[in-house]
Amino acid sequence: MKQSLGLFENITGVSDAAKQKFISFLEEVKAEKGHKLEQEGQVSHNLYYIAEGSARSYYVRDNRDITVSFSLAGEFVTAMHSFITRSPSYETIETLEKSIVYRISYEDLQQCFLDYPDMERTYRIILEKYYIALEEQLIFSKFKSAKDRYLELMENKPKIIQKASVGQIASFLDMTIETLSRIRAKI
Amino acid sequence: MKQSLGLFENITGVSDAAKQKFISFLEEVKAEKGHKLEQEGQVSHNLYYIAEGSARSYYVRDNRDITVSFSLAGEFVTAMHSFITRSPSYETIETLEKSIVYRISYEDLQQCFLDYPDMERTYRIILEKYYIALEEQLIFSKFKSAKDRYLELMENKPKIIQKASVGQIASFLDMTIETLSRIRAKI
DNA sequence: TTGAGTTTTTGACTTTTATCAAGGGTTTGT
DNA sequence: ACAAACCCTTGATAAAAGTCAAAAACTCAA
Repeated sequence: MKQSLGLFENITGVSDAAKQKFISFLEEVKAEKGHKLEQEGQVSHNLYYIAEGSARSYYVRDNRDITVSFSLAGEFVTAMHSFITRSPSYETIETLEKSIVYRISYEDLQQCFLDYPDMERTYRIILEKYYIALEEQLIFSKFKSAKDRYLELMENKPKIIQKASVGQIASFLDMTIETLSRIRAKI
Repeated sequence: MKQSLGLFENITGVSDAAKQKFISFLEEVKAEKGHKLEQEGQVSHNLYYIAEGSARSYYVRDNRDITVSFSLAGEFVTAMHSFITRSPSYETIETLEKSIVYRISYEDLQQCFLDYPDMERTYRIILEKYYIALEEQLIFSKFKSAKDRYLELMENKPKIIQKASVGQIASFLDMTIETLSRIRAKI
């Protein structure tokens, strides 16, 4: 049920007309575990809202798969660089488990912005929140040891520890699988 | 001269009326080297545009001063977390050299957004660019050695190498002063 | 259920970077 | 010009994390 997805639950300042328009553009995607929402090499055409489940963004470098971010239910995700610049993505986004996501295309989103400035404002405010979250992640990575980075993840996104593999978590935390395994052994 | 600051040079899609309004809010600040634009512990009230010179954002942790970012002429800078959330800043922003910056207050910027949706769109687009730049920085930091991180900085922001001290650069690149010194010795 | 394939853990060793300490330059104020 | 303070470099050593290799544990399909 599109209406019940909870997307606008914590969002104020958007007119009902704008909400309706936005929701009318949404397309539901039911994805099995490991389903690729966006693929490396292709332009990312959609912004996703995760209603249920979780996802992982990663790219491949020197045959190694490196996790850039994990996204949980209630969050938005896309291959930002590609989505914004309309150029091929260097990252792939896949579900970590059976998930329900809603997507809106780039064009439809822009249309919403043209029709409803209040929708553009909301998008802007969400983007600001994502920006400072990213900034915090960068600052955090600067002065924490491998162990502290793992403890922080356990604290903030414990669900990830359950859903993702050691390799996926290790690359996200910027350490080897072995190091992560040893850290876990000591806790 | 406010009109000649080049702020809107590469920006299209903003009406002249919006530009005029924005410019009318700008306040010029001529700062000597080391002048603090924003202070840790206080709410960051302004968004800055660097017309001439450069700046550094940093915070203090365990008595060490850790550089978060360097900003050059033509770029915007603020203590984003504080500016957005209206809570005290954990970072300080200071000029790296004699600089000319223009600032607009949070309130005036919001007023611009209310009056001119095209201005809000432009802000949103700039924010998106800053977001992907930050994302790239995070990805980059994930898989590069200390030496590669330094070479990358030399490539992308050579001016920083001249203007900032070894300590400031080292903390930005997430390594000790000694490691950076040894890297420089070998190039 | 079994066994092939995969993922995770463990061990020995190496590399990278941090830490501590000392020395050499620069800058700055008197 | 001189000394104090600061900044940068260099060296010795230590700690953290990476690499390589093999064993153990788990997964899943025949």
